[in-house]
Amino acid sequence: MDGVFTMPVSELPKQFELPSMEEEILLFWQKNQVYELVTKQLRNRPSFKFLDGPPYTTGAIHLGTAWNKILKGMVLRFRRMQGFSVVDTPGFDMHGLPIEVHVEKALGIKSKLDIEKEIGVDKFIEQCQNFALSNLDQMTKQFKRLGIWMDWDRPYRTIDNPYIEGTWYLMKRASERGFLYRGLRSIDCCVRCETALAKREHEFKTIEDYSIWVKFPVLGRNKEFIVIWTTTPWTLPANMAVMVNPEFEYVRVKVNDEVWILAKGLANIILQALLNKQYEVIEEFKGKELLGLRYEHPLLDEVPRQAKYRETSEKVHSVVLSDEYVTLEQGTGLVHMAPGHGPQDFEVGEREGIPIFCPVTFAGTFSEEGGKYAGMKVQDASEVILEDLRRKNLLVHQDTIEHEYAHCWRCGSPLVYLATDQWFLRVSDLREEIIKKNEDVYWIPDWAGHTWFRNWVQNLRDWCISRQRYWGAPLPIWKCDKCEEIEVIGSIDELKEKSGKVPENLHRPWIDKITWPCSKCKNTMKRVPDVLDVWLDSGVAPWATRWATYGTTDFDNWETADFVMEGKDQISNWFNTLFNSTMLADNREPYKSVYMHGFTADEHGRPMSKSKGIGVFPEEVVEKFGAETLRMYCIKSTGPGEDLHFLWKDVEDTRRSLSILWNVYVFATTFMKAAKFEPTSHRLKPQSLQNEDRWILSQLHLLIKQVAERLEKYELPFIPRLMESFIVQDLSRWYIKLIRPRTWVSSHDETKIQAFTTLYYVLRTLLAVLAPVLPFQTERMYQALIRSAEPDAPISVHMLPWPEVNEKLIDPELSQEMEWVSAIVETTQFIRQEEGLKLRWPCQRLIIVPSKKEFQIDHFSDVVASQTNVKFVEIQKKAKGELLRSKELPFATVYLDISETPELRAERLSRDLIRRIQATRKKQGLHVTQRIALYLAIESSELHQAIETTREGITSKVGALTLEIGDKLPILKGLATGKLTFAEEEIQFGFIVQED
RNA sequence: GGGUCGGUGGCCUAGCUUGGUAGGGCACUCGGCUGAUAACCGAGAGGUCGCGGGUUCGAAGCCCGUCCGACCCA
Repeated sequence: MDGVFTMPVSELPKQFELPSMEEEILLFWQKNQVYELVTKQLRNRPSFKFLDGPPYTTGAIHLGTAWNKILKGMVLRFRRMQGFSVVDTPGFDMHGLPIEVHVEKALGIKSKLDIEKEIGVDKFIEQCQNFALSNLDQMTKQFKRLGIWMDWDRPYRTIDNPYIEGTWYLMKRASERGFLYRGLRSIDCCVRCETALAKREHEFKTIEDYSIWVKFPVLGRNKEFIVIWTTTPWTLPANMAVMVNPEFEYVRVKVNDEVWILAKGLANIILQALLNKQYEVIEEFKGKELLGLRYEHPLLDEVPRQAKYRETSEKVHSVVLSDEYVTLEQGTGLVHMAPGHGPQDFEVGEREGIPIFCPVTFAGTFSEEGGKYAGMKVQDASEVILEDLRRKNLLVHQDTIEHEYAHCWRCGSPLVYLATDQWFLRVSDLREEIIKKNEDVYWIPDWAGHTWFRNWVQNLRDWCISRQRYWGAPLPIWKCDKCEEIEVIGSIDELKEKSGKVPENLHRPWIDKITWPCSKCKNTMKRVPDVLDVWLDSGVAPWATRWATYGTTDFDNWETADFVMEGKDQISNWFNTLFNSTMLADNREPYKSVYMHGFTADEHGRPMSKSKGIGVFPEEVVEKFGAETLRMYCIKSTGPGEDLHFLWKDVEDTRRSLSILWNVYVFATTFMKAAKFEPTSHRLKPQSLQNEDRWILSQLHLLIKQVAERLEKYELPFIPRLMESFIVQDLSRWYIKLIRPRTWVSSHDETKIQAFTTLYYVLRTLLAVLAPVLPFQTERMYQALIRSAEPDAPISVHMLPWPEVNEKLIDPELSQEMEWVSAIVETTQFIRQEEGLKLRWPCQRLIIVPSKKEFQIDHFSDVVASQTNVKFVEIQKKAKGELLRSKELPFATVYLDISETPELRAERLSRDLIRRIQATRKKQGLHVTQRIALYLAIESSELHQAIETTREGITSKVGALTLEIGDKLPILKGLATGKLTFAEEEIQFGFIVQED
């Protein structure tokens, strides 16, 4: 790429080798600072604000990440060409548990306690940071290799202090506007790791567990009981109510001298099959009739706290109704409910206004509130509880059961559900507003936003933003250690004002040391030691990126993004947290347009996943086929919202179509160079061009127009499809085929210059059109074709403006005509094939009988003649004559005259001969411009005669300076020879190269 | 269990909004071309448009149900 290109045009190498070519282009861009030049020239233009959804920095990028950034990069390139100053700050999501887990493994840490006691939080955080940063470097390299131009030197990173300030800004705004609150939440905990686990981190294992039936005495009744079933005895101390299904049938049965209440459908199984007891049904009724029935808590004496709860509400220790969580699949039809120990129990408890009681700590031991069981591990308490129940004669039956139970994915401990103190953002209040504002957002596909996202928002729940971990943005809430005073800090400046000091690094543990006296009671304000949900990190991107983009933490002046693009998993994640965040902060929507793409999947449509071993790495594709092929493939093969079914075969096909493009430019540069064509000395004058030239210009401008329209609607996959169709069909298969005779070196046709001028214009314009999708190839072709010929052209194809559509050049009639023409040509070739008439053999005439009124091919009858290789094309009302072969088309019937005259015979011979000689030239490795001396040996005088009549045609086509015809070939050193059989006669030929 | 999207020849897919002979690419078979050439072009065969019902003169398309796959929610 270093070479100076000289006029007129320089040739493009024939071999099409993408990976190495791309590496050269990357160096070229870097060396010449092309990205910087492009952004510089756009500096004062109107802005296009793109907001990058940050990929998580756990390791190398996968195919989905590559696809995502490729699509984004394409849009950004288009917008730059359109003259926008593009905000293209890339983002990286760098906090969170997956990185903690990785570091824990690397350091050999087994639990949360180790971090504090063995390693030290400061060391741990440093390791997390280093790991995230090194991954960031690796990912950046990968993105660059894919030809994605973003501001890689200034990415936004969620771990930087100014970014963390951005999260604080949201917390402050939300707090000021009354959206922040503290509350209980049921979370899934690993008590050994002392951490909450997300659903994805649950590992289900089949284990043997308790299976117990317990009877609760009904208040005010003698020897009457409700019977419940559970697998977790340790949750009984926290029992607050019993759920029944209002529509199920229940029974009172007499068992010995007691009355038990249970579901009718389960009574027999339990009483006879399980307990082997005689019983008598006293009464049948619907579950709803049990509503409000109060019972005595079975462990009332052991857990004194329960006695107090009993006084707070009529609903405590009573039967409540639930049609969603009571089934007859197992148990008794009466479900023990401990809102502190289960998400469903929690939900019903909240709904019914029943207190949430959780006497278990994060470490899995009973707290003081656990009464008799205080200090015991929950697992150990189970046996004690069972003993207590047995002693009180409340344990109906004890058994074991094998079932699936969630375990910690890291240490394998069974999970425990605990209601814990957490911090929330009251986004449920924003549902209506978000739905309303979302109406104006442009989504593609439409259903992504106006169905999926809408439905999601309709059920939006409050956002739990606190996490009991280390590697995250610190929760900016300080609490007095005596009174209930709370302060939310919104910025570094505010923190400095309060405490007088700010740590260099805002992360734990340093931030935890910052304290100040409580303004109410003069005790100490200490930070709530939680960190923020990572989704809040990325949710604040609209303003938190401002420091990286504009160098300011002036967060109040954030701007709505013009465009965001992510995968379908982000409906409930980033698309959502963005909207929540901007609404909480400023009651505004975060984005104007959203593109949603799917997942990467294998050929069976199954999503790729590392754990299942289904996966293709982007670098593997790049190595084999080049980034350009991957780009083209990713962009074109999948519609908006749909999954990408990755197939190596299809990638290969994509490369093939790219090689056609490459060949077009090889062709053009080869012949323009050979003809010493100088583009700058010819102007394109559409009016004086040949019809085929005007046709390709029309097709080109139609392409520009359609691409621009698709882009505006973000119908991205259609863009490369349009391009491909133009390249392969219009340009390569048709236009170049048509102009080929005009471009021959020996041709002195005055339309030759017109053909080159048109072709040059088309190829130059096409480079600009293709550049956003194919940044590498177009750059290479631009350097060869344009830069060498136009000294004043910009240094890179990516500095060209987006081509303007010239409506005057778009001629629908010409397009229609050409469609008819190509159908006629195809049909004629079909007739020839059937008749055994090679295309290179001229025929006398072609008769076309129109069947459609509008039909006409006035502009292209010469094209029909040349492409069907006939002497005359006639349009008639009826076809008359001998030896006509016909075929019908929807708009006309085509008749080919298959007779042979002596003149045609001579021509056919010469065409066959020319072809043979050309093939031999090729085999000898002759360049197009090299001339030869040609010798023929012909025995038949008839053929000799025939050759003489076409002498000139032969010599000019094969580049022969001389032609001698005799009985035998001369004996010459270096004579290349060959032979041809025509009409059972043999002709020999030979030639030697003539030096200039 | 609920919601949404997709299900078109062996494979990848267009068409579906606005119903009217199902289009392309790959692979396959046959043929051609040969100054883009380890490329290219043409033709052929191959489709119950997941399945069932309905609306209609007419359904790949619209409506209802159902099966399969994906995603989200529970």
